[in-house]
Amino acid sequence: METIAENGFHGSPTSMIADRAGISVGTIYRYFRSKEELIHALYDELESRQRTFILKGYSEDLPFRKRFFHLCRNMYLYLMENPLEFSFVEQYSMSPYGVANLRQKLDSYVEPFHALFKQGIEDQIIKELPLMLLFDLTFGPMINAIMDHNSGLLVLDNNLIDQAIEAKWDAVRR
Amino acid sequence: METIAENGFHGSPTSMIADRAGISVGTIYRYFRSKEELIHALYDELESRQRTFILKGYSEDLPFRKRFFHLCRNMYLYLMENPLEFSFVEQYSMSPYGVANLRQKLDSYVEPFHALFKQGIEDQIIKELPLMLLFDLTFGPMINAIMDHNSGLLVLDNNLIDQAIEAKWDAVRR
DNA sequence: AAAACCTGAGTGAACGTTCATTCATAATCA
DNA sequence: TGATTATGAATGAACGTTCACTCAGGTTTT
Repeated sequence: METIAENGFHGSPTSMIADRAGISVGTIYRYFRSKEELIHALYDELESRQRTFILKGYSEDLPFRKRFFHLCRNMYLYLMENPLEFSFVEQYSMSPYGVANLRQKLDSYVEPFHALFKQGIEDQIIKELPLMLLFDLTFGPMINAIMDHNSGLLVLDNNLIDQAIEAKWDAVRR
Repeated sequence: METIAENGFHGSPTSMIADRAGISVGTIYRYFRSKEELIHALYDELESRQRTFILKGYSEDLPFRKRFFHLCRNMYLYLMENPLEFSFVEQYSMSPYGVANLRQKLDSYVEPFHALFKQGIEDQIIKELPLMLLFDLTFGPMINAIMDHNSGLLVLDNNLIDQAIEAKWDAVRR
């Protein structure tokens, strides 16, 4: 993950990955059929970790707005504390590797948001828009903001994160 | 552009690029010092085209909200009508190529938005947030929505585009 | 208990392929 | 005819993958 996050898929020869992991190239091929399979496996692993973290302390019983804030905040925290994971996952989902896996996205870490928005529309709290668009309104700014943060174009502190979530809330709420 | 948009940087050997362009490999090196230089030059060219298109029919004299909608709508139209350009530019800005060029972004096609937001904050129409965050709130959803559209996960018609812009407007306005 | 044997993870040099780049040659232009 | 431009086979570096080999640990045999 570190190698790929820093150098990209094609700046990360298996030899470099093996070096960084303190093993030899051959060993990779004892555990993975190919470099591609290694990358997919890594992604699945990271996505699962991410999902677990985001749901920490989350309950469907909380008031609606609180739930939205909770999920968003956890997501910000996780992605900001794990910039290498963020970088890897971003690269993955933009690459040919990830595009094939695209639909998985829906059934994975976005899923809690899925349920939330669906109920929100029924309760007339959330704008009546396609779920996909609601995701885009939520995750789009988040991803961009964290990228800006990681490249030093923006300093995200807790206060600013809350303001960002507030703005996203204004975007999706009725 | 077509080759790279469809196959990615590393799925696009110079031989393939030359074939598609109807020239021979060697000719590339008469006009560009390296493949990398070719890619940078292509990006600069596309960004310039994009900027020109977005400013079509735009005037600083229009009412504030109209200006925001105008820029956003033009951007949606342009990116949706030129999916290959979109794909190329997205790949570029996520890659090591683009990350070096990052700061250029600020001085280029985002610039009209820059002026708009700055004035909007002064006039107390727009939330008092860092400009970068306002960009993220605007472009983040746009980019994601168009990606979803291009991969068939969302159908963006004129009506939905307007609703999306409306939502973004809710996010940035006071 | 000692000796012989087996197992399979780990290794890294070697292989075949792919790619960006070069350059001697050919074609075209002015 | 001389200058400019185009060509694509040749080159060498880099890469993913393979595989013959090693050896620590466990199992069986004596």
